[in-house]
Order: sequence, then C-alpha cells, then structure tokens
Amino acid sequence: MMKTKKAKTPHLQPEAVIQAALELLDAEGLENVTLRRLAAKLNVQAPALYWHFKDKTDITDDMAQVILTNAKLDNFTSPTDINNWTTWLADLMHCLRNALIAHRDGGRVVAGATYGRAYTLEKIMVGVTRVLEKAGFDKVHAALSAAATIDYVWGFVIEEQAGTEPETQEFISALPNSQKTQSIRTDSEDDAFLSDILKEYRKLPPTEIFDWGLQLIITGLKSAIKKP
Amino acid sequence: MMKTKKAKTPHLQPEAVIQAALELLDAEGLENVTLRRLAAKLNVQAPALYWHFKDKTDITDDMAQVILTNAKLDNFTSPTDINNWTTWLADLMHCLRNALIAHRDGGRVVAGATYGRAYTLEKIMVGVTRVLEKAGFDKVHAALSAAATIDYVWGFVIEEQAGTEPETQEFISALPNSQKTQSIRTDSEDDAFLSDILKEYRKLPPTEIFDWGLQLIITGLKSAIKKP
DNA sequence: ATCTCATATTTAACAATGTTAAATATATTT
DNA sequence: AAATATATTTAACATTGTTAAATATGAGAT
Repeated sequence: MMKTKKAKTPHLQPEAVIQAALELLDAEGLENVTLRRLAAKLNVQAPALYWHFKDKTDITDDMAQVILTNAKLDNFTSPTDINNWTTWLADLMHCLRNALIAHRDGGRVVAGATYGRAYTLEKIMVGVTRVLEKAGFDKVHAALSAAATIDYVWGFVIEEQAGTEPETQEFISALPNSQKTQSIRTDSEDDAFLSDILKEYRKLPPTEIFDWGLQLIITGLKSAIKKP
Repeated sequence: MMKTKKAKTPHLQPEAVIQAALELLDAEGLENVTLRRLAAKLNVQAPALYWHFKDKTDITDDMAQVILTNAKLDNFTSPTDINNWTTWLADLMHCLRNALIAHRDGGRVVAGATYGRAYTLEKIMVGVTRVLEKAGFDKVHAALSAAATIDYVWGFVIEEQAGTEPETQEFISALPNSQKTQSIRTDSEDDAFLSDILKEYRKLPPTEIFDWGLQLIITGLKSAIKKP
C-alpha cells in the first residue's frame, strides 16, 4: 500500500519523455511540440502523459529545467582566483548562452517556463552576485550587476533565435496590409546606412557579437567597481 | 437571423481591430487574445477578421507594430548636441522599455512578431548606431554597441513581464514531479544569501533597476570609446 | 427601378490542440 | 485466486485557427 514501485509493462519514464520532447523540439520547432506528436514518438497515446505530468506546462517546465541544467553551472560555483572574476563571469555567461542555443527555440522554451526559469536563473544570479561582492561591490550593486548581465544574455539569445526562424525572408510582403506605419519614416539615407552596416555587422560570428556586448558590460562593471 | 445589427454599413476598420486587440491583451493577457474573443468584442463573427487580415499572426504583427510605434521614436532621430549622447541614449532606451511595458505581455507580443519587430528594432538600431558613430565609434563597433544595448533592454523587459504573470507563487509545488534536478545543488548558505539579497534587490523600483544596468552599459561604452 | 457586381460579413464546418472521464489491461500484494 | 494499485487506451469535449459556401449590403450602369 505504501510502496511506490508498481508497474504495468515497459514504463514510460519521465526522463525519457523530456528527452523525446527535446528531440522533437530540435527536429520540428516549438510550435510542433504537441502532446499527440510527443506521445506518438513514444509509441503511446496522448493521455498517457497525464499520468506522469500534470500539464503540458509541466512538461515544458521540465524541458526548460533540463536545458538550463545542461549549462553545467556547478563547475562555476567557485572562481578559483577572485582577481580573474572577469573571465570567470564571461565564461559563465557564454555557458549560459550555449545551453540556451543548444536547442532550437531554447530561448522561448525557457522564457515560457515558470518555475524552472526562475529557480535556475536565480541560482545563477546568486552565484554571480556573490562573486561580484567579493570583487568589490556591495550586496545590492552586486545583485543589480548580476541581473543586468543575465538580462543581456537573455535578450541576446531571444533575438538570436528569433532570427533563425523559418520566416525572416518575408520582409517584403508585410507592409501593404495595415497602413498604421505612418509614424515610422524611412529616410533613404537611413536605408543606405542600414544596408552598409548591418551587412558588415551580420558577417561576424554570433559568438563574437555576443562576446563584444558581454565585454562591454564587464568593462562597465570594472569601471563601476572603482567608485564606491 | 433575428439579430438586430446585421449591416455592412459600419465597416470593420483594421485600426479599430488592432485597438480592440490591444485592449483585450491588457484586460485578459496574451493567451486570451483569441480570434473569437476579439471578434466578439467587435460585435462580429470570427471569420470576418479574415477579410482584413491574412492570419492571426498578421494581427499580432500589427499589434507589435503599434506597440513599438507608440515609443515615439521620431523624437529621437537627432541628438541635438552630440556630447549629450549618453543621456540621449538612456532616454531612448527608457522610451523603448516604456513602450514595451505599456501593455500586458507587450514583450512577448513583440518578441513573437516577425516583420514588425525586425523592422522597427532595426530602425532603432540604425539610429543608435549613427549616433554612436558620431560619438567616436567606428561603424562596426557602433553597430555592436547598439545591438548590445537593445538586447539588454529586450532581456530586461522579458524578465520583468514574466515576473508579473499570474503564477510566480507556485514555487513550492514544482520540484516533486521530476527528479532530474540533481545537478542543481541548493547549499543552505546560498539560500540564506539569496533571501538576503533578492529581498532587498526587489524592493527597488523596476525603473531604477533598469536604469542601473543601462548606465552600466553606457559606462562601458564611454570606456570603450576611448581606446580605438 | 432593376440588374450587376464588388465588398463585407455570417453560417457551417474541419482538423488539431489541451484536457478529462471512463474503461481496461497489467503487475504486485493479499 | 482475489484484490488492488499502477499505467495506459478509448472516447469524448471545448477551444483554437482557418476555409468554403452562402448571403446581405450598397454603388453604378442600363
């Protein structure tokens, strides 16, 4: 009556379900991760999933949890030498980004999650805050800095993965429908400037673009640490 | 057949549709902005919307467009005095954030949009890039800086609005289900540290939190501008 | 005045989604 | 062997986005 181990035939393991969900995510994209497709991939009917998971959001949360967990954040709990906090921080943030972009729509998945996102992200935030405090910040400013840095990673990845989506070429066929774009004026000089810069900007490897902004923030941190 | 209002006379104006959609968004949240509810709000049947809009995403894109347009970005096309580029940039980014948080789930709406997001965001990016170039950056680094700054705003708002959602209290009831949280260890010292800092951190007004990170980036920009 | 015709909307219906209730098969315990 | 907890299937529902077909309205031409 109190034993927790009972079964039918080959069980449906929650871990395997999430694994299959992530594979489905990579193969078909977030909007195609549906309970029936996931069930089909597991040779099972959709309602079977409700025995192991309360909701679909329960599944999604676990997916986000796993995605974030794969960042291997435990390696970063101690920054060996506090003087190297800048490279430690940069490495950690690169790791976070890598975890998010490791799966298609990974950013959106984690963004949509409720508990998993908050928990692991705050775990990261606490770690960064502590290090920044040791590096010279007071507690509150250390927390503010940690949050700002993480927010940058967050925004970068969301934009990065938004650009990878299927559409992105249909730039031409969007304007005609609604005419409320009046207040956005497109100077021809802007267009020239735009194509000049963005072409060059987008040639750079995403990781370098990401790192530049990251170093920008770290430079700001170093600067802020000197004036109490 | 016995309904009172059945005429063609008062047409369904696209502008009014988007307006109603934004009101629905504010009142009920993004997941409740459905074609049938929107149609009901307009005293119309759902398929009527398809005469004016191709898709639901077409409507969503227009919502994002309007949200971003409300940032009144035209006021910022010229930074009066180039020496004040720092406050100019800060003001612009505050405006962008204000536009995004002006509507419930505004961040997610704009994030989900395809054309509107890319177009207006790049419009902003071009403006910032040009100013930063005048302030001393070369083109590419000006573009990199603009992108990084915008990405920060982006990430901040997404997190900010994610926290405002209905849930957020169900922190307790999430862990028991899936046991793959092994690699996340919760030191008790971390917990104490967390409740210490985050309590204080969250007391601050969001706008100040936002501004602190923004000034951090701007500090980094000033620093980066001096070393070619 | 009526006929035509493009415009704009309704009615009806479809496939797909998340989800629940009831039935059912299986393994463990009694 | 009977009973029971565990795990899954079948059937069904309400909602969603969307399409096809019918239908009402007003403008212009004859």
